[in-house]
Amino acid sequence: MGIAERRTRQKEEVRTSILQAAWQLVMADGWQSLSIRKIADAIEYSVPVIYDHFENKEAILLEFTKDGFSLLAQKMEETKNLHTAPAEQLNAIAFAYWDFAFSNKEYYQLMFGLGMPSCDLARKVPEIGAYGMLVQGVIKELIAGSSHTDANPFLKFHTFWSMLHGLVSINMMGQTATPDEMNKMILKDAMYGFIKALKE
Amino acid sequence: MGIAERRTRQKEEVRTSILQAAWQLVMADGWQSLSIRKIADAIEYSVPVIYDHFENKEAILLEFTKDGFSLLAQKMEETKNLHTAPAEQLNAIAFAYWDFAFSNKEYYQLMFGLGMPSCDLARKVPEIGAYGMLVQGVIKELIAGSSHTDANPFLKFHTFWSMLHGLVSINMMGQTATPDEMNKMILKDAMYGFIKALKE
DNA sequence: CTACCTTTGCTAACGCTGTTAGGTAAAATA
DNA sequence: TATTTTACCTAACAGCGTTAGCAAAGGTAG
Repeated sequence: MGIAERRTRQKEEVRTSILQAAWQLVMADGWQSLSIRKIADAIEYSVPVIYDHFENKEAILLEFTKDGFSLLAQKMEETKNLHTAPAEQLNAIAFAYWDFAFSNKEYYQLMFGLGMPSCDLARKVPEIGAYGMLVQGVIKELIAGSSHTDANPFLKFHTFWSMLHGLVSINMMGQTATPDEMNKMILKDAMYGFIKALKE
Repeated sequence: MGIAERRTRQKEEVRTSILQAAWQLVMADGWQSLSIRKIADAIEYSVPVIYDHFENKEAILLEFTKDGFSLLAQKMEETKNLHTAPAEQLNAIAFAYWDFAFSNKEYYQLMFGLGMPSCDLARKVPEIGAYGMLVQGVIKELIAGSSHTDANPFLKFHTFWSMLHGLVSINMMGQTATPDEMNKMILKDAMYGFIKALKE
């Protein structure tokens, strides 16, 4: 009585083909333009069939999000095992993280909900410049009064901004994951280290 | 012949009312649920009128993005002027940035294209845990071998992750703004400072 | 072999989205 | 007063996620 088995197997095949087709579409046109109808078209089934395998569109995206984090964890693991000293491991992990993000842009954008970049935001929004110049001014002063006056203020500014934006956006998506007080401590900790390194 | 003046004034009024209505809708239901039809309904005009004032929906959002960056720059300026020492200025700016982001969540999400967090991602995607544990393990080792064994590894991990994610996402949206080599230098710089602070 | 039931998959629709073509009526100009 | 410009609307197009309802096929039982 392998009938039931064959049926579940066939069902699994359709499910897989949905995910494959979806991924192909995402790679081709970005996940913002992914639609249920396009997937249905690609797998040569009608639209409602997809809802027999996934509750809704979000469930399909969630599947890829999970895959993304799995892949990231795997890369991190591999990278760690290439070194022995913790300091080297951590450094290598940082670069591997960077590589992962840009080698798997679609994954990364899905994982962290990065939407509508509309490409060149910087040119369309010159107001960014004002904020950037201001902070860089402060950093320049700080460098001037330190022992290593050769530090690049533009570079330091981007580090500064990245830390801040990273903290904020991870906090915004995580929401209830970590309490607010904890995150203020992280901010404090990060700033203490950054400014100390700049001053001395 | 103030007719032309009155007309441009009236046109300006409609434009303003579009932006006001849009902002009200964004504050009420988030900018993801903002629609041209809802705006038209709110200002008591038909839909095509909106296209006489804005090329498309994105142009309306871009307007708010600009406002957001202006407001941010203003806050930064004010904060800076409250202090004299650069180190204190920079520290205050960091906290003001944080405050800005969470006091103006809608602005911040618009400015940095943070879409669809679907609230509790952490619970829906347990795969995040694997990656987190791995990196925390490395950090723990690093702390154990340092002079300040009282450092909080969870806290340090979040700082680490924030720096990385910030770097990546600002780079992804900026795109052509800064060359890739420069950004790798920023990454290197940030990691050097972070790991040094952990080690010693 | 026939009758029944379950599963599978479809068509067609609902209500929403951004965007635009085309027409009408009012206002300004000659 | 006649003409042209402007303001504004209705209605549609093409797309979206999602679902109700039906037809046909597959498997089961008498």
